[in-house]
Order: sequence, then C-alpha cells, then structure tokens
Amino acid sequence: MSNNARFAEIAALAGDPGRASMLNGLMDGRALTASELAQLAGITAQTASSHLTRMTEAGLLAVEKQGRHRYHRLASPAVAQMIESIMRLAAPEVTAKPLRTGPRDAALRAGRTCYDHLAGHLGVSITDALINAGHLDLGLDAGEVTDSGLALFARAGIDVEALTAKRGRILCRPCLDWSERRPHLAGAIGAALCSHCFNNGWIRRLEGTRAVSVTPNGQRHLRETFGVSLS
Amino acid sequence: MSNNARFAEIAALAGDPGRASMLNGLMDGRALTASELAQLAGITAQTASSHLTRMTEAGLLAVEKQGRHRYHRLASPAVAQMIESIMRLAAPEVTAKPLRTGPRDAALRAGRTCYDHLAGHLGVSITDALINAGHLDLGLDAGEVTDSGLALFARAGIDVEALTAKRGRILCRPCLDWSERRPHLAGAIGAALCSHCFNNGWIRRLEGTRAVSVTPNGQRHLRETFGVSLS
DNA sequence: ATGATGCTTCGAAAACGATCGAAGTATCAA
DNA sequence: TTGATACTTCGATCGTTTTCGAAGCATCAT
Repeated sequence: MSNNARFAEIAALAGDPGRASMLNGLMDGRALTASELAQLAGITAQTASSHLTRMTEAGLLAVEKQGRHRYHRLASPAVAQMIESIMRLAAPEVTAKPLRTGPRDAALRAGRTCYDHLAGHLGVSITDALINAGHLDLGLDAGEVTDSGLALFARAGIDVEALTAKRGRILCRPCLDWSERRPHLAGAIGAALCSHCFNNGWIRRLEGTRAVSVTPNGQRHLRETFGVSLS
Repeated sequence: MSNNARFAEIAALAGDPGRASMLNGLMDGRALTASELAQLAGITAQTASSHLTRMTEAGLLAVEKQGRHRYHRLASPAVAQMIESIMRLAAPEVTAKPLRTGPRDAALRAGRTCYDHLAGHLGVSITDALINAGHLDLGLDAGEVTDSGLALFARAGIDVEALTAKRGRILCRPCLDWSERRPHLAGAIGAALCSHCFNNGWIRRLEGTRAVSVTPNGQRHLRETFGVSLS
C-alpha cells in the first residue's frame, strides 16, 4: 500500500463521528470495554464492534481480552498525540470571541487528563511552577530533572530513578494543550505525577468525563509541595 | 456544532486520498495553484476545486487570489503539525523489518522540508549539532538561543533579533520527525535557517518533491559553520 | 445443563460522498 | 472583441460506508 493511502486510511478512521467519540473517550489512557464505548458514542454494540475491529487492525487501538470483556485502549502515545493535534484544530478559537461555553467544557478547560498525564489549566500551572522553581530543565527531545527536582520528587514519593530505568519511553516531553494553547508536561514523568495526584486524593475524576477537579487537600499539597498556585 | 462533530469533520477532510495528496503536497509551506494540486492528486480540476473549497471553509487551507490563479497553502503551522502527527502513524515501522524503500523515499529520509523548516536526517543532524555545541537551549514552550548561538547566527548572517521582534510566532519549537522518530528544529528560527540554506545554495530541492539534497558546498559550510557532520 | 451477558459476524437497507462531464464566470493576451 | 486559460458551479452517477436487526460464539453465574 502506498504511503499516502495509509495516511488517508488513518485520518479517515478518525473522521467518523462514532469513532471520533470513542477515540476521545480513550484519551484519558484508560482501557474501556466495547459496550462502554458504544454507549459513549451513542451507537449499537454491533456498530461499535466493527469500528473497533477496524481501528485495531489499523494499529490505532490495542485490545486486551479479560474473560468476556474486551478492553480497548489507544495503541501508543503517538496516537494520543495525533488526536490532540486534531483537537487543537477543532477547538473553538479562544482568541476570536469568548463564546459561551457550557459548564462541562469549563471543567475540561480547568483540568483534565490527556492520555495519561494532566492537561488544561491545572497541567500547565504545575508545569510552569516546576520550571520556574528550577526543578525541570527540558531539552529538545528528552528533558532532565534537576538535582533539586530529583529531591523534590523523592520527597513526594515519586521514584524518578525507576522511571529513568525503563527505557523505551521518553521521560519528559511537551504536549500542547488545545485549551491553554501552551505546553504541559507529558512523558513518563507526567504520567507518574498524574497517577500520584490520583492516588493521594489530590484530584478526582468528574463522573463520566475526563475532566478532573482538584480537592481542597490537593490544592494545599500542590501549593506546599510543588509551589503551584491555581489562579 | 458540537466539538466532537468538528473533530470528526477535520479528520474526515484529511481522510480522502485526493485531499491527503494535496495536503502532503502543501507540506513544504509553498502555495500551489488548484491545477497543480489537481495534477498532484491525480484528479480533475472540478473535483479538486470542490475539495479545496471544503478544506478552506473548514479552516485547513488559506487561499490567495492572484489574477486568474488561486494559490492555496496550509492555513497555519498547527495544520502542518496535525499532518505530521498522522504521517508518523502512517509511516512504516522502522523498527519492524527494514522493508525495501524506493529511491525517492530514501531521499525524503535523508533530507526534506517540513512546512517551512528542515526535517529528516539533515534536520535532525543540524539540530543535534546546535544543541551539543551549546548554541541552543530549549525550554518547554519557547526556546532560547544562547549567547554563543546568537554570535554564530549573526556571523552566518541570520538576524535573530529581527525574528524575536515579530511576536506571534514561537521562536523555537520541536517538531517530531516521522522518519527519524526524533525532534528537529522548527519555529521561526528553524524557518530562517532553512531559507538561509536555500539562499546560499547549501541545499537544493529535488525536482517535484519536498526532498532536499545537500550540495558539496553546503556540506562544507554546514560542517565549518555549524559543526554538522552528516553521517 | 440453562439462561444471561458481552461481543462478533452476517446481510440488507439507506445515506453519503467522490467523481466527472458540461456549462458558467473571471482574468489575461492579443 | 475574440479566444485562451484558470477555476468554479451544477447535476447526475456510481461506489463506498454506515447502520442496525438477527443470528452466532464465547464466557460467566447458578
């Protein structure tokens, strides 16, 4: 198959409303069952099944069989990046007119997960704070945690050494936000930081969306530990 | 229109073979006429016209009328980024089997333009050399040219101050390569460097493609001026 | 076993989009 | 003005894709 045909095939897969909904639903990095995805997209199970098969065959999704359930997730961070890049174009221009956005949309802008790390105002704020305090020093492809950052993460209970050990995944990388139009921290460290926030009850997922809210406890810890000030 | 519908609309536009060809053809940042794009995609002028209208209305392309010609170009770097991210998924896995690639493909891997800057082995090599020599120090969102880099560019005849002056475009940003799987230098500096190479005859575009080759003269200058060693 | 659940395959109906011939508009060159 | 070029609009055709009902498989609970 020609390279261009494959390009079109991939893009076309993302270009169906039903499939687009499913891909968006998987953007938080979780693995969902076919039924959940069907309901999320508002289509029947049969339809969803055929869509999921096609996307899996094309290498966009990966499946894991568990009993009578089939868990689907994005095949790789590269897929998530493609979805983000399309989202960025699809997002209403912030600069244009401050058009009316629903409450759910507002929650998404405030904070959400992006594949496996934090995005939105929350993600950008944390990233900014880390850089300003000199805890992160990011190069072009792979970033570095400074000595002070190393100590900080260790104090918080995040083992950066262990993350560095498992190669094959870039430690730090920037990921451009569709709402903030600025980059936030992704990569293995971004993922670790995100799950750390979840595990400690600093953030909580809003029912049925990928929006997250910061708990009062989380606000305090983020401020005290990482110097994050959420406007 | 719901946000998700717009997502699907954008992706679907890129998901037609004809339109995909045109978008790829515009990836070098040039503006092409409708006829050129029609020929490139192997479709008639009427068909191309309707495609171009749709993509323009969706905000993917921008047109400029000049006499009886209509020049079409990508509407923004964000569009180019989306195309790149799809390409990355569509590219044959380098890791898998070193499958037979045609000579044209080899030329593209060696060096090409990506929207308005250099990519491929060439682009990555230059970027690496600049970073290793301490001429570039890239932060998360906007990079910085170090003092030594400033001097270097000035010596070469590239006015970084002037580039910094025109705001609205990020000076440095990484752009991930589909062939090298590593980032190369994009942004205003990347664009300036690219046109500088063209203007001085260091690189030349291969007829009808966006592949570029380095001239013997260019090899020498790139090595002497920027410390680039092309394997 | 028996029935329920999760998911896939099959088949047919319906909707959609791509395509191009033909005709129309705008610009250029005499 | 006349003719040529660049491009768009219209209209009809044709192929693809989506969709879901119905039936089939696999797994689980009892």
